Formats: sequence, structure tokens, C-alpha cells
Amino acid sequence: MANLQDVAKAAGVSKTTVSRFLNGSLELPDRTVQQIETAIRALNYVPNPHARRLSLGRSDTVALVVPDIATPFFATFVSAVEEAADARGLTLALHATLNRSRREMKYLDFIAHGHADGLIFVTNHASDAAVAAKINAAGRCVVVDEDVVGAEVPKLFCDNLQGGALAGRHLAEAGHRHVLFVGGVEEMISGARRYQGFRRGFEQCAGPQARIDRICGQYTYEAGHAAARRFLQSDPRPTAIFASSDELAIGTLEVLREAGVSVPREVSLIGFDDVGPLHLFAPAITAVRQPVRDLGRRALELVFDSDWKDREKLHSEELLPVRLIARESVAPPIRTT
Amino acid sequence: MANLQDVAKAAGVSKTTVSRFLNGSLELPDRTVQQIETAIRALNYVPNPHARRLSLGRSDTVALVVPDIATPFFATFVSAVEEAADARGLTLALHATLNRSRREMKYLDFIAHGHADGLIFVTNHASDAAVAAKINAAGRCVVVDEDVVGAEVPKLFCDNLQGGALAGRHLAEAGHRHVLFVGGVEEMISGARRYQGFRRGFEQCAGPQARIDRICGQYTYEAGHAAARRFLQSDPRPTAIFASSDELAIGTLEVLREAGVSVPREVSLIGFDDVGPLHLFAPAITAVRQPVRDLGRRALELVFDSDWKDREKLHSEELLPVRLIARESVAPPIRTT
DNA sequence: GCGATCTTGTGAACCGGTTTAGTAAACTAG
DNA sequence: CTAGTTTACTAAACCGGTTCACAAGATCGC
Repeated sequence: MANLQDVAKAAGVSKTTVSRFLNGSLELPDRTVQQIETAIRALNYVPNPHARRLSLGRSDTVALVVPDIATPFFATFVSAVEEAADARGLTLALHATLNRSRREMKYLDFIAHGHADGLIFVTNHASDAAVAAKINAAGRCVVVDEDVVGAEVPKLFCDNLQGGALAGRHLAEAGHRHVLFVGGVEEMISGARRYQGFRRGFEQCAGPQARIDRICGQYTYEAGHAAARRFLQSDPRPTAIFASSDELAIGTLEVLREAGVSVPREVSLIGFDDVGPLHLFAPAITAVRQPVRDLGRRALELVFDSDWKDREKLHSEELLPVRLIARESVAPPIRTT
Repeated sequence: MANLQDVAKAAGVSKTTVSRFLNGSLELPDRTVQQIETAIRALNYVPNPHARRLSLGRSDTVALVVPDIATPFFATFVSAVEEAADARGLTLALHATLNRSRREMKYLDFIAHGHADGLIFVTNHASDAAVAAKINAAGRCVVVDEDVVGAEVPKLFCDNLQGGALAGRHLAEAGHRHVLFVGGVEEMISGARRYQGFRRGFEQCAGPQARIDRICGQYTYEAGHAAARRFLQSDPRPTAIFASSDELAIGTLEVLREAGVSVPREVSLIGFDDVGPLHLFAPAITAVRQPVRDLGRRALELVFDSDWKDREKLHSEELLPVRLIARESVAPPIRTT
């Protein structure tokens, strides 16, 4: 592999000249330009990325830390971030934490130690003070999708409050008065906001007879199964379920179907996320759609376009709008009379 | 940020000593060890990754090049590679090509220029001689999932022949004699092998009345729609469909359902991949399952455990076994009599 | 008592860029 | 004709590690 020195020698100039020419910090007469360009082509010269990074003190890399990669939501998110990173000439370093604080901390150190110029941090569990402290110490880190309390950095979420409210109103408008909210673990801010919004929207619309049951767990298929099983045993049964993630909705539907409970005839179902092929299920599932790709794009902008010197203004919170996609899984409740 | 020099000074030894001690190439008496360790802790020293990489001439990074990240198949694959990479202390650099040769070539250059120590290359379109040439020039690159003709590197595929055969025999054994094969673009090796295996398995089992129709397109929902529409117009209609990817199967099912064609009563359906929640569809879709996570794990092993000096032995091809997951979407054909 | 060997290191080169500070030569203005 | 400016470049330091080649002092065998 040819290096800058080789190019300089072949072009009859010094290293400095070639380097500065390539970086645009030096104007040169045509003849010299041509000599350099000829040398570069002849030697097939490409700058050594490690030398460059050492010298410049940056890595041209964004680290992306997510709980998991394989789920549709995160896969879509990762895809959007990669696209935005590539557009800026950045490499994406991808890390999965499997929702473990240890790993989260490890990857947060990565950026502090220079492995990446910026970090997009997504967690999926209740806030952890140690993680928050590391985030604050890491520099150039943004928190996305799920809040980390105590972290004073730019934050980007979907409008979970609005999303919950849309779902609540939708069910109330269809005539439901007794509904079940299936959420993530109770300590998670996103879930809490969805619940809060749901409750507000539902109660505002359904009036004084409104009744909401609530089951909390993980955002997984299994938790969906468990919730549906508890639903089946409950008496009286709610007439509609708001499952606050795709996985929960799918898991719920799976158990309902096995039990022979017809959706939406016997129970209505509404999901959240809408990144999987919910429209292909039987019935097609009504859901609140998160703008996942926007989330990814915007996250990258926040990392690289924020003013990181001004610690005061950093601690911001941005919400992206969600909308309801109405399909076939919500219908008026059966008359129990 | 403290550097090696600072640590050396604080410990009262030289840079060399600290470096060699940390890399295990120098035995030291307890007293010195303690001085060094104290200094490291006091200064919170962590080696600068860029300096390390420049000096060592490696990047501790694997590049993973895939057509897309957001589809369940690739997302699962990426997840498995990341897990395996992390276990080896490697960082994963993820790149999406969106199936464009330009981008594929660009990322193949990445490894040649030292951005990564190895590259796992996955394409999704017909072989391209220019791409093959770059792969051969890149060094430490393995080709996974879809063949690139002309590339003389380790290759890793699922046993598409066997997978096709399993599907073919399954349909034949259910009594079908006229079936439709929905495949990817005709030039893709993986698809060709699936067809070849399907044909062999089906004909061997179904005997002389066996008849196979074939539709080719992309591995997308849309292609599944198109194939199903053509299926609906065909006369006589095949009694079963083998859709050779999850997307094709889902797309096909979607159109069939809209058209009111009952699966499996009026037509049987069998899929391929089985990484999405095929078991949740109505009906649950029978499919050939690819061992996607094994594919990822093994790909990483091939990159880092192959002997890259011996160009002769490199050009190998490894097949991972697949199996059939029987669910509800295959039934005997209706008697036309 | 003396060379050999072991212990415990070290100085300086090297990886391949970027950048600061500065210079020789040509040109311009008065 | 000369001082001042512009053009066209460069030497050397720097980023922060790794490693080759070598060495001072202690110990050991005979």
C-alpha cells in the first residue's frame, strides 16, 4: 500500500504539500496538481484511515446502541440511522445490549474513549442512575425512544402521550367503556406516557363509566401471551385491548386466536408501533404508527448538529408525532344484555 | 485524556515498559507491576484505539455488507453476526447496499483500505463480474447467503437444494400434482437451487403427472402480490404454491385472502426462510426454515478462522442444513371431479 | 575472580497521516 | 533598484501507541 510519502516522492513534492492539497488547505498551480494526481492514480493511493483518525482525533464513526437488532422496530430504526450516517460519510458501529446495564455502560465508554464521535443510545428498561451518569460523562450522546432519567443530553421520543390518547379515543368512540391496557414494565417512561395519554383520551371520550384495567410486563410476544391469558380469565372481560407494542399485540392476538376468541367481534384490539406487517394479520390490526425512520434520521442530526459546548441548552426533549392507522381489529363491543 | 507517556512517568518507568507489560510481553516484579497499575487507575488510562490500530495495522472491526437491514431475515442475520463479533471483541461496521453494485464495490474497497479486518458480504441480486473481481482483490471477505459467481473465497449458504426438495416432497406427499413455484429473479443462484431441489423432490415423489409452473421476480411483498394475481388468473390453477421467501409467502397470502381464496382449502401454501412470525398468520404458514443465526455465527468464524494465506484452499463452499416446519397452510388438494 | 546468563528494563524508530511555523524565489509598486 | 507582497512550497513536530535492538546490574557456575 502506497502512503503519502510515496505519493510525494513520485510527484516531486513534500508530504505536506500533498496532504494540504488533498485537504483543500493549499492552492497549487496546474502543473503541480497534475503531478500529484498522476502519482496518486499511479500508486493507487488511498489515505490510511487509522493514521487519519489518530491525527485528527476523530473516528468518523457513529455508535448505535440498541437493546436488540432483530426485532422489526429496532431493525427499522437501525436501517434509518445507517442510511443517514452513510449520507454523511460516517460508518455505523452497531452494538446490541440485550437490555443489560453492564453492556450499556461498556458501550457508553466506547465513545468516551474515542471509538466513536457520537453515540445514539436506546434502552428498553427502567432508568438506571449509573447509566445516566455515564451518559452525562460520555459527551455527544443522545437518548432515543425510551427516556433515561437523569441524563442531561438531547432526547428524542415519539409522542407517546398523543399516541396513547389516539388509541384511547378510538376505542371510546367505537363504544367501548371497559378496556385493558397492556404495557411495558411500569417504570418505563414511554409506557407510562402511553398509559397516561390512553387514560386521558379514553376517559375524556368515554365519560364517567370509563374503566381501564392494566397489565404490565416486557415488550415481548411472551408478555403478550401472558396478558391475553389473564384477559381470558378476567370477569367481567374488558371489551377491547390496547397492546402498546407490536410484539404485545401479536402475542395477544395469538392467544386469542388459539382460544377461539374472535377479533374484533368478541374483543377489539389496537396496537402500537406498526412496523411489522400488522396489515396482513387476520384481522388486520389497527395500530398507532411510530415514525421509526424519522426517529433514526433525526437522532443522527441531533448527535452531529447539536451544539455540544453549551451544556445548558443541551438538555432538550423533542417529540415526533404519531398517527393512528385504522384497520379491522376494532369494532363496537357486543351488547352484554 | 492520559496517554501511555503519562502513565509511564507516574509509574517511574518508560513507555516501552508499560506497553509491553500491558500486552503481556514483559514479566515484571510485583513492585513495578503495582506502580504501573496504580498509575493507570489514578490517571484513568485507556489506550487510544486509533493509535493502537495505526501501530498494529488492524482495526478490530468486521464489516458487514447486506442489501437491507430492516427485513426480518437480514435483521436476524445482522443480530447474529453482531453477537459473534462482540464475543471476539470486535466492533461491527454495518453497511446497507440497497442492492446496488456501486455501493457494494464501495464497501468492498473499505476492507482493502484497512477500515475493517474482514468483511461478510451478502448480496441479493444476480452475480456481477466486477463485484466478483473486487471480492477477490479485497482479501478476508466471505460470501454468504447468495452466491457471487467468480468470487474465489469461502462461501456459506443454506442448503437451498435440500430446502427446495423438502418443500417439493411435502406438497407431493399431500397429494398435489400441479404446483406453482414462486421464486426470486431467475439469475440468482439461491433461487435456482431452490427450484432445482423443489423440482427434483416434487417429481420424484409425485411421479409422471407432476406439473410445475414457475414465476420469477424479486423477493418482495409486491412480487408476492403479482405472483398471486397471476396465479388467480391461471387456468387450470395449480393446487399449491411454494413461495421461496417469507416476503413472497406473505405477499401471496395477502392477495389470496383479499380474493377470498381459502388457504389451505382451495390452495396450499408453503414458504421459505421462516424468520417472520409465520406461525401467527391465518392459517399458520408451513415453511422451510433457514438457520439464520447459525449463518451469521459461522460467517464470522469463516472470516477469522480461515487460512487466508493459502489461496488454493480458500475457495470453499459450505452448506447449512434446513428443515421443514409443518403448520396449517398445506392440505390435500380439492378433488376437481 | 571472571565470563555467562538472567532480570529488568530502555532509547529510538516506526505506523501514516495533519499542521504549525517558516522560507526561498518571483513578482509588484514606487 | 529595493522594500514589500505573493506564490509555492517544506521541515519538523505531533497524534499515541508497538517493537526491535540493546544494556546495566545482579546472580551463578566453576
